[in-house]
Amino acid sequence: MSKSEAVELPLRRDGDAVPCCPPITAGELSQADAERTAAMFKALSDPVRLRLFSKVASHPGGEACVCDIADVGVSQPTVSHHLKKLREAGLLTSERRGTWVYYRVAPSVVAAMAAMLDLRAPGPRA
Amino acid sequence: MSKSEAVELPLRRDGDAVPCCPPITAGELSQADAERTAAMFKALSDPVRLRLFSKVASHPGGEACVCDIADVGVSQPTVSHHLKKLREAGLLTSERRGTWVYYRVAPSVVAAMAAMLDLRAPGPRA
DNA sequence: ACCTTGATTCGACGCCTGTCAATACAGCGA
DNA sequence: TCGCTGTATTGACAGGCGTCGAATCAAGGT
Repeated sequence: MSKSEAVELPLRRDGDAVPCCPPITAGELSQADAERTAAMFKALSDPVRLRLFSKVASHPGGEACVCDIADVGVSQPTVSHHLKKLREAGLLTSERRGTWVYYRVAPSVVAAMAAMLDLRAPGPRA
Repeated sequence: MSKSEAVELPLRRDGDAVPCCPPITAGELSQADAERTAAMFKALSDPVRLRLFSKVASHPGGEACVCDIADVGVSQPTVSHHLKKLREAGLLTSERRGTWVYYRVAPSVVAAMAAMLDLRAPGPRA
């Protein structure tokens, strides 16, 4: 490979003066911010990807084998393609364990979206 | 016109057993739910649209004239095209007042996304 | 009436994306 | 070693999307 394999996550850790996802409703976004944020939305803008992401996110243990989530109405290669996109967008991570490959939601992803939507509820915001 | 002009908003009012956007991280999405939710993300998956939306959302008074937000680096027809998409996605509403057209964020949009991301209960997962 | 300015629509172009069948790759078991 | 199952990649196709220039519509001012 040499292609982009997992971009910088659109959010920092937490409690940081993040350069990425300033609240969408609380100020104008810069060009760069808009591109990063849009990329995140884009990854979730396909029904198949959304279902895959949802299945992983809601799977007990926080991770799911491809074989567990592949039933979304499209061919196996297409599933693999979408999972790759989600990986490249920084939303999912994958790990091969023996025969199967397991996916899990990348840390801080949901928190990133929360921050971007200006919902300060989640964090221990002091 | 006769085309689709503003779809059903992806969320209900609030505190409703909504048919649309069940928390993305708390269960698998149905085909229909995934399509609706994906459509909302899709509308925001373009940097230009994101900036336009952001500009409207952050504008004092909650509304903005096209002339105020049109400076996003693309031609004016393209701006209009993107605003139309945001309108059709149910994210923005428009109103002509004299010479200018004013846009504002459709009610409950951000709240819809919040609900969908299952924020509100970050720590206490139980 | 006319012209000027703001905004939308039209038509066309190139790029990007979702999809599949076919193929390749990775582990495991016999 | 061979074959089998699970996953990823390749190559190709149709359709969708973002963009623009030009034309059109809408209000106001002169």
